[in-house]
Amino acid sequence: MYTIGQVAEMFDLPISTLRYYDKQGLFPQLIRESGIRKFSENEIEALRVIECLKKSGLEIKDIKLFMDWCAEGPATYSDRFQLIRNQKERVEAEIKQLHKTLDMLKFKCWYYSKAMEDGNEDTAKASIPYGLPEDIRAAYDNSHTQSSDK
Amino acid sequence: MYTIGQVAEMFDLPISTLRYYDKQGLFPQLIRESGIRKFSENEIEALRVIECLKKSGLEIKDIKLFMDWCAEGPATYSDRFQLIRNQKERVEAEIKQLHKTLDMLKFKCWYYSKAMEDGNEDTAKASIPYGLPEDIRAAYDNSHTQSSDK
DNA sequence: TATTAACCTAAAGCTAGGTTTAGGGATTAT
DNA sequence: ATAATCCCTAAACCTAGCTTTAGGTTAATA
Repeated sequence: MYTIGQVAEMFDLPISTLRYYDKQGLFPQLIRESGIRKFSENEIEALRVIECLKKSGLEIKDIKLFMDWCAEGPATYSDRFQLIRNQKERVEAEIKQLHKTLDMLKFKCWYYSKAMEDGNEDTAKASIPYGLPEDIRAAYDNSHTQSSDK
Repeated sequence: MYTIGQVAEMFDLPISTLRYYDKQGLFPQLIRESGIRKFSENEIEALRVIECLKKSGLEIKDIKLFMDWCAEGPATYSDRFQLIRNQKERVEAEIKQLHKTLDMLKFKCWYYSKAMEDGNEDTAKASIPYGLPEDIRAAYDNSHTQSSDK
């Protein structure tokens, strides 16, 4: 059993955040002794799940839903499964999106180092396709090559 | 040259958002004709950059900084380069983080399909290491195996 | 005995990133 | 000429996710 202060330290979270989570219903099984919160292994695991679901982009009110399901027992396994699977897919999509963002940033990185080298953006501007995936390149192709190409 | 409505449609953004961006100073080169905004190729490219930097986690006020640098010419190439490189690193770190989140979700996915199969979490709870990376597993190891192991 | 530390609550406050509202002007279609 | 459709502004409003404030209880220490 841990006090709120101990848990705050374990997870490197402000105490106020833990109280806020509790108020939002994220610890439906939390027990109090004369008003004071007692965090058991159950809440510690809950917090790990909370952090994971938060990173996956789930809102607090939906995390509460999940935690309520956890408190309800085996009848909710399939709800919990589906929620987790949805978040899994969401994260997979997010990773794909971030890879595109990364490609763009890599291109701009190259672009500005070229511009620094040259003292201007002329050559850089002319060399769009460097390492960019098709769909991003497509946007560039028709914005920068109005003269030669069509 | 495009009107705000055309740009909104091109980028699938509400007009109000474009006006908000303008108000925050994200289009320092934007020209108006008798009060009406005229978006040129320059602003279109700016918007592509804005969307990219937003996805990379940059705040509006820092995006404004970048756009101001763009309007200032070659003297700011190295500032721009450094900002982009920082965001690139940030996105790389974010992708790594999301992979960890994904591993956790995959584990929970497996966990709940096992629980559904069994009608309880007993076997699932006992089989922690399934596909989890070391650092996440470590947290589980000492929370679930107090009895057997130490 | 007094003070320090760690807990508690309710409620107000804050930030980012928009969105909505209320009111107005200019151009085009009927 | 009148009605619809764009455009404009300023300012109020909204949401999520906390954080801060103000005031109070309990328990161990000096």
